Amino acid sequence: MPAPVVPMKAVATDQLPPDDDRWAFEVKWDGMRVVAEVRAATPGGDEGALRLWSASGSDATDRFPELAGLPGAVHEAGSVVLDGEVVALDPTSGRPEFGLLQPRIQATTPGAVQRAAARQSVQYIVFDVVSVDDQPLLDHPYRDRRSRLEELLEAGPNWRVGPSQRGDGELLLDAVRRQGLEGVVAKRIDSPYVAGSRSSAWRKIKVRLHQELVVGGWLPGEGGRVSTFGAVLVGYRDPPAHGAEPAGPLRYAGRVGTGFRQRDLITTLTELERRQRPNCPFDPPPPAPVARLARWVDPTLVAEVAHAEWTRDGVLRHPSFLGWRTDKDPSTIGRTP
DNA sequence: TTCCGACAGTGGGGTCGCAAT
DNA sequence: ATTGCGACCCCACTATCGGAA
Repeated sequence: MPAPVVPMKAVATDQLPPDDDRWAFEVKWDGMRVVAEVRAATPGGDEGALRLWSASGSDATDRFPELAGLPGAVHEAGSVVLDGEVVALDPTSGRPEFGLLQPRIQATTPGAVQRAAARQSVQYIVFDVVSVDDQPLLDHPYRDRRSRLEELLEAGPNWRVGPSQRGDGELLLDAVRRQGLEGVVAKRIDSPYVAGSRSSAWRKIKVRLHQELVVGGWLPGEGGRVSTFGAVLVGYRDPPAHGAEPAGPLRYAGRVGTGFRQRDLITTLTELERRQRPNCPFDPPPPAPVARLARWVDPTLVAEVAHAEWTRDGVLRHPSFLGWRTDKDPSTIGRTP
């Protein structure tokens, strides 16, 4: 059975739209996009029905047993199609953390889902309704779909309608930044739901961190990049154990393979080859699968890298190359955030 | 003409599950 | 028992092309 709708997506941008009344602002939740097809429960005893879909159209119903009560929370409609994000909240910080959701997404057996669900429950943050009683609402403006959504879905222990505010995007972005959330999504309040499309009527503004890092090695490229390189291996200096020595051990911080333009690839390869050395400069060395393929270089090149956050394993998430910092002393590059 | 949206193709971290070792 | 690998999730970014503005 196919998914009832392919989710609409937002274009990425680094600037908020003008803060006028034509835009609504929502938190960008760091989780898994899920479309819910719900047949409402009735007082007469019909318990309703629920089917969940991933953004790529695969059936995810069995992965999130805590949403089984959703049909009982839909009122004034016999059936609805909802759009939202499933998130896993870190119990200590209260923030959504994608890593906590992963075991659930990856599980393929009922037993694995059960074990993952026992350790970590999920929340479904609903932000749109695209169909009611088999009548598509795609052509209705965002504003109308939202008010419809708020009428028909009652919050439950594991689901709720995500907040949306008219205007004041700057305020929301500040709050999101302070709380360590992923970003903000701006939506034109008069825009239709264009299924499957990445429309500029929806814009995501993600919080990106900047970090200077030292290059200690690189990996060969594939496909169109076999003749240059795939990624550079980056790291930072830990503070020295004692005293004021400038450079402690070089800690591995991940691979950076995107953000390079064609001409960067060629000039960078030259710089890497010039710094070639036989042994690994990282202490400890990167994980085996990386180290096995790596070519090592003297750690003297400093890159500026954008990323979303540091993972639990101390490496960069969603890293991208911004440029070279020839003005920086590589022995002073530490981890900033 | 310029710009936008869709695709393809490269790259990232992480987890699960199965096959090979 | 360990390791390697692909399949999925999330994604960033560059380059290209055709059609809309």
